[in-house]
Amino acid sequence: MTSPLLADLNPRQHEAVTLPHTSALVLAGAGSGETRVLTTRIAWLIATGQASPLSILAVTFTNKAAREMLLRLSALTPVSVRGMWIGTFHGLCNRMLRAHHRDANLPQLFQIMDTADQLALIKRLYKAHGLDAERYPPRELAWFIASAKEAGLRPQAVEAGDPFARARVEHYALYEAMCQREGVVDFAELLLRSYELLAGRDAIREHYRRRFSNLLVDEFQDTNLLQYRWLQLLAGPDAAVFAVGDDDQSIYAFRGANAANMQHFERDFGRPERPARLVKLEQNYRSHGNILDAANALIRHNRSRLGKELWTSEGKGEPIRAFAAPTDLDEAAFVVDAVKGIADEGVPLSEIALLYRSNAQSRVLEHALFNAGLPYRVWGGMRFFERAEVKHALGYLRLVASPEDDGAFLRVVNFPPRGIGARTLEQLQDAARGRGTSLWQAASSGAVGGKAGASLGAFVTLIEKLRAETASLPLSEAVAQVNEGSGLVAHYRSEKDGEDRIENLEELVNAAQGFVREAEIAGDAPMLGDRVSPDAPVPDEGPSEGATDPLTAFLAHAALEAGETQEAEGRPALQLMTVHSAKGLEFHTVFVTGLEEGLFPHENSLNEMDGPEEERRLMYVALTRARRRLYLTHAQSRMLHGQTRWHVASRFLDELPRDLVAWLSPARTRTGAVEVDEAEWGRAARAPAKDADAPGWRIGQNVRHAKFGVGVIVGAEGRGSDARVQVNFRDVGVKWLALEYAKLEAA
DNA sequence: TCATCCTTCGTTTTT
DNA sequence: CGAAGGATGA
Repeated sequence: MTSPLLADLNPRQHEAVTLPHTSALVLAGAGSGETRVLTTRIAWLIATGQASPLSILAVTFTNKAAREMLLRLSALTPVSVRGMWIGTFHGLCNRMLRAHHRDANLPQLFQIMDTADQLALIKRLYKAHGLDAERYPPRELAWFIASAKEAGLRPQAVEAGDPFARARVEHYALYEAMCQREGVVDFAELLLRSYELLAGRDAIREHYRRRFSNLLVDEFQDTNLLQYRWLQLLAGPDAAVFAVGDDDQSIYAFRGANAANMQHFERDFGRPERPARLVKLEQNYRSHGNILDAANALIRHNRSRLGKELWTSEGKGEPIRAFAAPTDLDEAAFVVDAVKGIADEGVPLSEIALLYRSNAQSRVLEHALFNAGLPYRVWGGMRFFERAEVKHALGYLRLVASPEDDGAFLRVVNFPPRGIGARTLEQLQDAARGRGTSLWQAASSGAVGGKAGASLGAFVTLIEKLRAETASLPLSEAVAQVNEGSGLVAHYRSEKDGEDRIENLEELVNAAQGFVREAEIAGDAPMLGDRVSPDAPVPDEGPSEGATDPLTAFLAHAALEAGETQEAEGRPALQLMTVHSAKGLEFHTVFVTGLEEGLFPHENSLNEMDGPEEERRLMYVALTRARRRLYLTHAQSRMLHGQTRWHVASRFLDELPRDLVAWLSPARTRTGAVEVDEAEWGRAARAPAKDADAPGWRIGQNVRHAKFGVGVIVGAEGRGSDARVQVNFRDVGVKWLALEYAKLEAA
């Protein structure tokens, strides 16, 4: 049987797509068509009648990936995607919890907190209980709670030996109680609650196991322990789990991702009668040979790998270009020049990416681009649903939907200002605490008297009015009504630069409209909850399941999908982003900048478990973003935290085969240091080394030591036989050396 | 209640 | 160096 679905698949892709009903791990290299294989697998299962759309659950990490999958799938199959569960882990868990909110012990209209909401809640918690925010920074507690939840641990299960740990566990318990009282959940809670629901309710677990005989997972190397266990619970004995991932692209260990999940896949998802299969996709359709050869050579330096080698049927292409700049400013100037040249060749600016390890590095690049008049777009930063005015509008909507939500109450009770100050709120919070109620209840029952009480009463009346007015309106009109009725629009109109904010409020109305439209097209958008039937242990499944409450669904959507950082502008622009956010993207030309020891690999990672290997994977991701042309640059000195720092070239440059790399800057020594003459040394050399008057040596110079290896002189003191220099060695860090004894040589 | 000063701190980030 | 958040004063 030759289905048009399978045309153009290479043998390995074909094998993966047409595997029999058994669990399989697809080890998919960068640019090997992983998304295509995943979606084609689904389409093939349906086209051949092996699976009903209802039996499909496909899970991704980002909304973008989920949308992409949905889009491709609707192009591949005539069957409607409605009925399939396709979405992010969080989106699917949300959906499940809405359907079983009683069993999950959640209010029907529970609200989802984003990171900022969560932090605000912790701060309120600290205030309410008089906890020490100095000793237990709120951010740290948030991190602690998320880690515990990702390990599947409730407070009583967390081991706490010392008093400090015990205190944090106590705070965790208080946090939980507060969330429960207010009817809010954080991101990790969505997963943990859903996990516990499946673990604790046999009927529900069996229901979903019967239904989902085909589980498909994208970016499997990014799953954390809880997500892995969630999948295990969901996968019944007859289920086939199709997991696609690349251990070499695991770059999110710092937030709990556990690439070792790939190593356990066979053991945990294989069945005696149907052992798990392994398919490797190694043919790359993105990059030219030299780029792949470099990436392969680099990643071979990692020890813990499943093992994989990318190849292409295309030619070798151009050599990789490398450049050593004296300073970060020179590096930026070089990039600007090169970009101009590439643009002159006809490459669109939007096909050129500038990558860096940390966000702070974008500043210098932006500055140079701005001065050169080159349009650019920086990824990362403030996202749409995180903007203050949007959060305020969402706060009103949340309060309308769920009055117990103290976080929402506090956000909007005095915005726009209506004379409800800190003192009043303190009284109100005391009253609410005393009665064990929400702020909303305390306010509406007149717990605070006098003028302040009257202001609160007016606020309560306002919210009730909004609730009544919006109850029967379509979602987008309800949002518009809240924008106006809350006084937000009027407030921003009177503000000097409030136009942008009003525009964003209008954009929120559009977002609501778009959300509803999408939900209608999909028949049942992933974010819209299933019909809730509290009496039946398991709600009906099927195309008829629909949205019960568009407002709550929209609020969940706003929390789960923060939206674009910056709308793409009309004219094409250079793309600036961290290597992390470049994952999954590709460009004609890629610049990887700041390739310096301490920056990339980042100094903080060197002491971490698996840190250096994760940094190398990050570099691997960076290299494999390029289709045709790849530039690698580093600067010998760079402004960091307000002072000039000297760095040796990154070890990753040394790990690339020499014959693949063409150095555009002066000759490079075997060790990776760069020899430049005084004229080219530029700014760095002109800055006089104040106390580095030891003859023959100067700050910034590359040196080699018989035992410590290569490094850069970063400081000096004394003279004559006392002269000492401070050297930052690539491998062993900063050391002071007496020039009289140390056998230093120029490198 | 807001504005301004001052301290602190500095990887990566999606949901 | 520069952003962000807390504290302080008008």
